[in-house]
Amino acid sequence: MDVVPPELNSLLPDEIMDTEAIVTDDDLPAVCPAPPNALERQDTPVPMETEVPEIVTLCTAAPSIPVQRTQAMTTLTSTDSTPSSGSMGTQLLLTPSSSAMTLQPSSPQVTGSLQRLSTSLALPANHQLILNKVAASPGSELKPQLLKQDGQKLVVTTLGKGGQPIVLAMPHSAAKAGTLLSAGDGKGQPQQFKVVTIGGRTDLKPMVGVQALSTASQLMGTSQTVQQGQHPKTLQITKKVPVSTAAPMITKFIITKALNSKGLNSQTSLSPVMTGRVLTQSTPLTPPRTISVMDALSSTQSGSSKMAISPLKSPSKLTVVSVASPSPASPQKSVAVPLSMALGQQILHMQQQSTPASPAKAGLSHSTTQTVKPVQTVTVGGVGGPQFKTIVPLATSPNVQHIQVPGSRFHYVRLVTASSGSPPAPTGSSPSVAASLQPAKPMVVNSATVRMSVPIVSAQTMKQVVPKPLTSAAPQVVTSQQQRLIMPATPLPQLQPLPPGTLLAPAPGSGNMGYAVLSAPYVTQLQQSTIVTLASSSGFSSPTCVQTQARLPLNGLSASESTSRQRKPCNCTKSQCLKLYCDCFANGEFCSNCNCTNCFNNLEHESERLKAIKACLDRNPEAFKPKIGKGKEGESDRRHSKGCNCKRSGCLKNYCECYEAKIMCSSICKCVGCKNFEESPERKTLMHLADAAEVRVQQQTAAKTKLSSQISDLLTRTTPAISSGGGKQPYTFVTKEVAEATVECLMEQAEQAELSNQSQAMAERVILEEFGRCLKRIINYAGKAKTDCC
DNA sequence: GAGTTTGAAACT
DNA sequence: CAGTTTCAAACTC
Repeated sequence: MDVVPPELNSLLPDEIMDTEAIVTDDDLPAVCPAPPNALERQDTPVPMETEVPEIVTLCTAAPSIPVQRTQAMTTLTSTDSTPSSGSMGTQLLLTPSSSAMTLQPSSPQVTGSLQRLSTSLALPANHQLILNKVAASPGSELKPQLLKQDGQKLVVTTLGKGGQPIVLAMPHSAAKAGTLLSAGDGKGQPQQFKVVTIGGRTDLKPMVGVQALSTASQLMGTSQTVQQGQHPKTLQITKKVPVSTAAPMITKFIITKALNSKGLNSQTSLSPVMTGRVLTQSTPLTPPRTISVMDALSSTQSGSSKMAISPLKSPSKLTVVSVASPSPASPQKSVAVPLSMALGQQILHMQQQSTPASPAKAGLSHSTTQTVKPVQTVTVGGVGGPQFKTIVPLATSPNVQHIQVPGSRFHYVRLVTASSGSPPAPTGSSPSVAASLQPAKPMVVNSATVRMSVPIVSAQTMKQVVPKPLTSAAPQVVTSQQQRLIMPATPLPQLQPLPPGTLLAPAPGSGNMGYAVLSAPYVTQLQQSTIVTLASSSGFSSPTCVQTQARLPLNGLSASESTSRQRKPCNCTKSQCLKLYCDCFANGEFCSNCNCTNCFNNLEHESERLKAIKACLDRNPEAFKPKIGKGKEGESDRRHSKGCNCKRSGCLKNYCECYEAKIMCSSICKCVGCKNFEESPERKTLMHLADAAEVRVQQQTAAKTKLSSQISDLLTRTTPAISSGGGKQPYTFVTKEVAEATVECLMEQAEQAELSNQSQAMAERVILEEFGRCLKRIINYAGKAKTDCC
């Protein structure tokens, strides 16, 4: 199974993580394996500055089940060594350090997905609690309805100094959506549940909520809440399993929490570990507390799960990482939900090495009996654009090395010899996962050898990006060619000099963080390569996971909007596409399929491009940040960061950036004669016209599609006559049905012409044209049928 | 498609 | 910081 180290969440620098959805430095990283499909269903628009629920979510998400509370669903899946239908094993390990003790739930009744829960609890001295879900016997039946109502609690044990009991509560929703374990208040939020509370004082408010969304029989969710002292941590784990298309999956993850007895860090890190990998985060002063959760799902369940971990430091910030691993052979992917304003860039997300200065020191350890597939972790995102994290399996070509130097605060990424012929990352048995790993379109790998050693942002400077669910129907590991890898490239003395050929550029908007922008070919390379994460200070190798990237909102557009909307090709002629005049460049993208002349916004002119980027940043450090962001406190709507300066357009034409972004002008705009405000009659009129036009277009499209299909269907049904009649003339194909369909087409054209107030002559013309098209179709089909017959 | 208008970006 | 120029997109014909 794959593991995303908690540190990953904090890798992004502030420049690109300027969002509420970002986890603070000492916040726990989160790994969310998520099937692309699960992300697709993210209908919730993501504001530029994401408002993220203060929860940590580890979940397996079924595509059909919407995630309500979290911005993104993270699917966490793993494979079981003995995956068999009907057998389910869920193991939750809370391991402070060493020993563990077994805890049997007071109530044998568990949700269907969580049939039996045997808990092993480490001795309090060790701060280790193991909640082990024993695999159900083959003959056992799932009983999703076992948990009756809200607040049904399962007292597990007491742990920690306070000796507080660990409560496993099954919320009401668990009976339907899946298994929920909530700690403390069983009447928690319907969709956010606190699952396990370990130790801590009774007066502590549970900061971790676990949400499990799953179907009664197929979905399972496990959440854990770990509280200790005055630094409770909340972990929300939501797991959703695809109902039908899901492949056999067993999810196992181990979360190691570093105890912070000193209170140095109020933030407790929970690191999900899949399939036996244990991620440990601990402070130098205290032994780490490890929480491992192993979920064995029935073989009928598809293996994808999401896991979102939200550091509690900032309630408004959420860290979500997706990890999916349906099967051992299947690649694991997760979708990081875009939090802020990424520009469709991709960021290599390196494992962060904990430092003494960092309150939470994380370590990685293997604790699994299952084969863990190494993966490369790629965080996709960028300043001013969609941000997402992609973790690519390491299984195959080791083109990318994820290097972490012990004692170093930085992470390195080395890209080595990406061969053009290197096969893509192996896909798993799970269709959904495999599909998600498939690039949207074949990507050509740059045959040139690329070597790169890039320092990654230090632990303190990194923040977590909230993954955003994919909205596009086609999940993509690497989306458009416009996307880049942004790699923190803060120069450090101990860093290896970048070899010649290394194409690193400060990501637009990265500012001093020193992000490197990698072009799409790099993404491809990374996708097909592996990242080897060396041990952190603890010496453990980092777990890896596969993630699919999600399209992030672009300039305030929702993911769906940004996904559906193709970037317009630029037409630059004089700027060489190296100035902000060029939309491609301004969005931090390479020109592709553009109409520009003398374009330097490409790999061939990387040096010039880097200079241009630097120049832009010199002029305006926020040049590459999204212009459309969230307004001030209390202003729910998006607004232009700088405001427009329109003089003559009345801010009702696309010249106006506010109007173009479909937002109203704000107080910071310096426009003259602005009509782009809420009560503006002109604006309302325009909006109505635009809406009407859009509706009309949709209707026309739908009507044409329907009629065309009808005609085709009718023509198809006449085929037998063709075969029997031999050399029939085209008119013989004009059956009654065909004639009726043709008439419908003509009538539709007439209606459209009438709706659009076209003149009679024009209406007649379009009708005749349609008639001609219908006849042509009939003739063509007749000819084709004749040929086929012969 | 050519020409004009517009406003952001770049420049001074 | 303000004024001017440059630029490319939006718009009009």
